[in-house]
Amino acid sequence: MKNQELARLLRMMAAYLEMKGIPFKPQAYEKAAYSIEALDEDIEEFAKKVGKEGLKNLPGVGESIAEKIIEYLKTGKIRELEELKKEVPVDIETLTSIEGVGPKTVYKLYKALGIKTLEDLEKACREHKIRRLPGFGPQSEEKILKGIEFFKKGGGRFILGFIIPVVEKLVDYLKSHPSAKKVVPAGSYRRRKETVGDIDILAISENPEEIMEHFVNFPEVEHIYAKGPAKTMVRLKIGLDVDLRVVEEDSFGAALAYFTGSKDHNIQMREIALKKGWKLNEYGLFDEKGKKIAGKTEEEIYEKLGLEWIPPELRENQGEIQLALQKKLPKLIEYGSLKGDLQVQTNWTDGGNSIEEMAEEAIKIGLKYICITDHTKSLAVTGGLDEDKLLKQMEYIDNLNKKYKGKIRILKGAEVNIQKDGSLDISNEILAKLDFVGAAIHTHFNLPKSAQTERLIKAMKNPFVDCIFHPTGRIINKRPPYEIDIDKVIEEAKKTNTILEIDAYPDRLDLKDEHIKKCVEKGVKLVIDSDAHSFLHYQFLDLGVAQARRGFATEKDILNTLDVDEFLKSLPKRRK
DNA sequence: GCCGTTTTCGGCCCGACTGTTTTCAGTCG
Repeated sequence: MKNQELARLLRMMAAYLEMKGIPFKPQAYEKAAYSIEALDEDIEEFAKKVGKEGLKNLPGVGESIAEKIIEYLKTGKIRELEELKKEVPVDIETLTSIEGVGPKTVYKLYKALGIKTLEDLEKACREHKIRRLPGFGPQSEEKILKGIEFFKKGGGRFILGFIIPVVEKLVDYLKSHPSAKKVVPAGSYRRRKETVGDIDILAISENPEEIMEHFVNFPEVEHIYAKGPAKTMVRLKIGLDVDLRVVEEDSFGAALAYFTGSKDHNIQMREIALKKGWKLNEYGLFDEKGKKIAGKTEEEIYEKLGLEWIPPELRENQGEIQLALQKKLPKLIEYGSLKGDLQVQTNWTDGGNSIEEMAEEAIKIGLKYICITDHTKSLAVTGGLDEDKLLKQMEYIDNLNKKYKGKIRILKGAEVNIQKDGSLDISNEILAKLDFVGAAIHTHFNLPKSAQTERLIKAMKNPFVDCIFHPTGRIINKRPPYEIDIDKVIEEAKKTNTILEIDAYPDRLDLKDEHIKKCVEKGVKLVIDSDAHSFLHYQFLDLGVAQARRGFATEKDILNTLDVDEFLKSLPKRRK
């Protein structure tokens, strides 16, 4: 699957064009990269199927980029990018992923100091060479160093949502081998952790050698670390390491449990076995005489140990074992159980698709309602809507609802900007006319903790704010959350009847699982949204469900599992 | 380079913040 790689190249194109100060084009490339990344089909097959003209239907892809896509699929390269790279041979991708470092800075540093890589950059900072350059100072140096540190900490782990397509493709590929009896990915991937370090796949096969041979011939494999009949380790082209283990059918469940982890969860499980005088390992559960009493399935192991089977998403030793012993595990929200999506951006602001396109795709995937939540005016980059435009959009949506009656309901909403002092950039009079109001922080990320917390609380106290969108503001591997007292925020959400969002976009997943758990315990209501900026992004909803499951959430905790009328009636703050 | 509830050509890319400056360039959303 070349989607990710192609998106990377297009982003590099954008960065180089930005570096040169060329206007408009960078955004165009970014947009195209965005939609290719979110495409749930292999771009290669997709291109073959629809041709160049069909490619142009992807949001952000026009004549020129369609040609470049085809060029890349044919040759593995984009000539124009190669030329740009020759001109300024820097690791633009890594360097610009440091917060505060953009293409222009990269260029300046390259010209002045010959900085090409992250190592060069770090060294130059430590040798205080950067502060001497015009336009830079001691603080910029420090900021860059901090950025590098943050980058390194997160580096090496992959964002789950972005690698799912590759892993699924690999699993399908392995399953297609005639000797494959079972193929299941384990590890943090199976637990649906927000980031994964590597992928462990378990298989049952009558012919381990053959399936291992098949595995290393997977087209995305770049390097083979080790190849044997029981365990083979490779690196994929996207940099992800994958281990495949072939295990005996009779101990598959034990191996699956063992390799799914987490480590802490496994230790607890082994202790329970130990107390009974038994032994648990990756081959099975054994009694005092060393006789195997379970191992074929996970279910029988849990059962023999006196526990309910624990869904993988919960296996973090966060209280799930005690609950399973008492047979009191919550019935987690199911995948595919969302009926609506409450954060959807459109081309009225920074989304890639029209309201109609978003609605039609939502119908296709079985959603019963979506809420249009374009940005509001103070977020100027996105062309945020002011009161007038918002009113116009409401009218427009009212008309659309006539057209789509019986198929889908489009709710009128907004992603209102919370200003520095906690006030909103849209008047209450207008907010009152919307079906659903989400408020979010997009500026002033570095207020002191108390001020930031107060700012959010003030927004929650607004009687027309139904929900706080992406409450902590983090971007995984890129930006830490802004400083807030999350416990206080959750408490205040309960007090003010404000819903908190689980933003399902892969690099947001905000709230985090641990926050969700706190909300569930306190009875704070939640919604799961895709934060779609393209109709392709609805696919991320299940990622939000996974996150909710990791937070012990049940269907009743998540309001958009309700039908639209029930949902609107249930809005905790609504005054009707 | 893309796109069309104003347009097939002319808009789009604005505003706040930061760190550096003393008027501004770069970054971010």
